[in-house]
Amino acid sequence: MGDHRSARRLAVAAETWRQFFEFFMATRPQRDRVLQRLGLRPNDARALGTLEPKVGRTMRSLAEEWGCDASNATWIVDRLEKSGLAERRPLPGDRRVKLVVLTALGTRRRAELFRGMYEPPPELLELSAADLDALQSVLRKLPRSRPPGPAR
Amino acid sequence: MGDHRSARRLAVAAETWRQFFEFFMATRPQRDRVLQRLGLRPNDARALGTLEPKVGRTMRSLAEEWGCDASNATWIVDRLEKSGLAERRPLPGDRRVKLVVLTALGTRRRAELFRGMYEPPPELLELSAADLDALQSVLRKLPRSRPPGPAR
DNA sequence: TATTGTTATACTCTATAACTATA
DNA sequence: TATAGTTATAGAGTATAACAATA
Repeated sequence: MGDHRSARRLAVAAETWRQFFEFFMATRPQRDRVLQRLGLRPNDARALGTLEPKVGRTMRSLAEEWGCDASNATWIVDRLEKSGLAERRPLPGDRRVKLVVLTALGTRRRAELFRGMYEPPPELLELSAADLDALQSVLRKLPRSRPPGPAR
Repeated sequence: MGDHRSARRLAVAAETWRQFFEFFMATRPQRDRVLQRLGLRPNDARALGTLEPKVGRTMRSLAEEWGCDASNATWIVDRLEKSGLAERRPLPGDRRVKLVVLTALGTRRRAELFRGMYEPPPELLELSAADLDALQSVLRKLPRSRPPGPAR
């Protein structure tokens, strides 16, 4: 009995997600241009998104958040240091661990990156005020994730 | 006059887009698992998304669609051929051009990929029927892009 | 002994330049 | 000459294994 409703609900959710997904894909070129303009590789962008200003992060916690190997994190942070966006600092208590923190330049780039990534695509601005409000009201009920990294 | 309404509208759009963006980011791990399960690299996934069953595509048109260099397209299609997902065929009229087409295996993998990528995240299923309908109704008014490629 | 981080190595992905073969 | 595609090469991004230093 609830069977039919359930199947129908699933179908609506599937179709809705497909539209969501495809709209996001359609806006990819806009984001690519932002990265190009800022001279950031996708990787650097993800790193800048993760590193919050003034908050030091251990290599280990970064690797975990990025879902990559620790050796990969070493390479990524090396690049960040070479381009002056972040630096490694010692942790007073434990001489094994290093804290990665944004430089002043990295903090500025991060702000620019967020501004660019959050720039609404023009199609969104063409929606009616009612549609926009409806969209926002539903989205508010969904969970979120901060960093504007590469999202395959 | 329209000034205030305009600024407010822009702010709503920006906030809405931020929520949209962050929800999509939050669902990335789910898509990563799909690729892992199918044994596909992000690259292969994009290629499978582009190649429609039975439709031959020239190397040049693929490079253009992927926004990459022709030599890169060569490498990507080489990989596809090695893993048996696609093959190159001659074009009768012009002996310079090659047509890339999905194999039977590639066609199956492509279908599995789409099924996985379009699998709605669980949070979407937890929305009320009214919210889901509202969401779909607005999304229907936005433009879309087919292929489920990597979307940074 | 266990943990933090790095180095060595190999494979994936990307672009630039030089090249082959058709047209 | 111009176009379709490839090869050679270099650099970006990733993981595995072996390692050094510290706990």
